[in-house]
Amino acid sequence: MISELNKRKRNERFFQRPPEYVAQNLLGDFLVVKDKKKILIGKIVETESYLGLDDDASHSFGGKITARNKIMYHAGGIIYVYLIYGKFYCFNIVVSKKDVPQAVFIRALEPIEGIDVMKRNRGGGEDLKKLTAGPCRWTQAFGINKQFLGKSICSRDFFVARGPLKKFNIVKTKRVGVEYAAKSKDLPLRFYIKDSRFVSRKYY
DNA sequence: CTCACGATTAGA
DNA sequence: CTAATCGTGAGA
Repeated sequence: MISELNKRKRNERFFQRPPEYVAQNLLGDFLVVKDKKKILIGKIVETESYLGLDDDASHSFGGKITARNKIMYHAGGIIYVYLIYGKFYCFNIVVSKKDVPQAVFIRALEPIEGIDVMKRNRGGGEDLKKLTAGPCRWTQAFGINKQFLGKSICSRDFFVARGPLKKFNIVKTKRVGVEYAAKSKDLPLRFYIKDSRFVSRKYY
């Protein structure tokens, strides 16, 4: 299983493309996180793209640079995580070239391997959907925290593998939770696998 | 230094 | 529908 995934590993070049391209092509891919002896695998079923300078829903809107978001100005292929509501971690992959502060937000996964660990990380519960369907649910299940800030997602124990079967339709909708963005809130920058039951919410 | 609030979630 | 919960960002 893991050697097969290694052959399909996404490289930096893939993540240095535009956010709309990366966000859509990540659907159906596998996120792989290995720690000591455990391996966690999830299929990416829902993403959003954040366009940076001209996108008033983006943390880097207008070229803003803060202690929190400065990582977005790096070249694509590393992780931007931030704490929200004092208790959850939001996980983004920085994309595009250096100094172009764009990102892809991973909103939901389908649990594939390491489900026992995911359940433990989330503190029990048998409902698989509640395990990883939601941007801060799956990060909790996978143990994502500040340690992942700036980490390369093209490494030995932390990477994305291209999905072998991509026979699905992609739904495009507006992004979730960005009503504050007067200008960009309704842009179709959210993508999900149409028939996946692990999408955080079907309509919005 | 102060203070309002969030790319959400769980629970009533 | 609302409370939770604290690091972050903007402003004094």
